[in-house]
Amino acid sequence: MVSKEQQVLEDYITQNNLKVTRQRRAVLSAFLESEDHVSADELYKLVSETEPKIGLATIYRTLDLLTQSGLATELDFGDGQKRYEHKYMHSHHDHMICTECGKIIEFNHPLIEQFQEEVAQRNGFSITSHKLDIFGICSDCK
Amino acid sequence: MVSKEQQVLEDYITQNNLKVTRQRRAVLSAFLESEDHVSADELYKLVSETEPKIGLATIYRTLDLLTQSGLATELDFGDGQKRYEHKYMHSHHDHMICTECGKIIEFNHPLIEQFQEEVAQRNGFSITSHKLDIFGICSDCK
DNA sequence: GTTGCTGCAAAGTGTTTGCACCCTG
DNA sequence: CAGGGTGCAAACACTTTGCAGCAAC
Repeated sequence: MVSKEQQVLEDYITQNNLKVTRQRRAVLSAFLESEDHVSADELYKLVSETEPKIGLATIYRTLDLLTQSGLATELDFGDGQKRYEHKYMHSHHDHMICTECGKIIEFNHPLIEQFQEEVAQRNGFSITSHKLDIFGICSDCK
Repeated sequence: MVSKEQQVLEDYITQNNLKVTRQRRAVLSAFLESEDHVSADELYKLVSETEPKIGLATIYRTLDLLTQSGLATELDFGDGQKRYEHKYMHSHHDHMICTECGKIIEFNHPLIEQFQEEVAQRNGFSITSHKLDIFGICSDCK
């Protein structure tokens, strides 16, 4: 059985004269099964379970590939490491990060988006992307 | 002449049994004269003009001091280095970053803030801080 | 069989830390 | 003159790169 995501990745690979390898499949499948917002290191540990000889460098290289093919998005919550989010079939949203337990709540508020567009226009600015991170304490940690 | 900011820093230093040094004054004054959103390295180059023997480590240590004393805020635009913003007498705002020329426009939209609070409450989340960065192309770069 | 991919180790980046000497209070 | 501060170099954490052998097409 071939997932849609696997198809997306292999299409991207084929179109760019790259190669489908065991390692790339392993990274993709671990990525899809992982909690969202994995770090390279977390993913490395996951993939190592099925692919013990894999190197961290391959994880980074494959994460770049996933990002380029549109399956992942790079995130940076300012904690010194990049995190990667499932992008395919996952619509835009922002993040609320609990500074106690690290939990991440995703949300989207159309009016916030709309007012951003308004502010941008007022400044003659064309938005290509944005990120809104809210830091605080979640209900479990109060 | 002693600026308000210098007073704030020296008060903080005194209250914590630390010491006022030539280097700390130099870093503060370069920080105040710098463009907002300086990186440690940029500040290092600036301070080096008047204090040629200063080390990068002192810049970092002093930037921590400025942050703790409430004169600076740490920022991270996800480009791999921290930036520091003038905080004293500078009210909350968000950033619009031109990905062509690097220009940063600051803005504030009360309704965006208000809707953030609303979303947070709906999720039982208490906000301690937030950051909204909008990336795009500014009017000069179109 | 060509060309891209992998694992490994080394190099890079931005930041932090240990230490002997120096200076402020 | 005690205790914190400094410059320097080494250590750090995360990420990227060079390379020789390997595997996909």
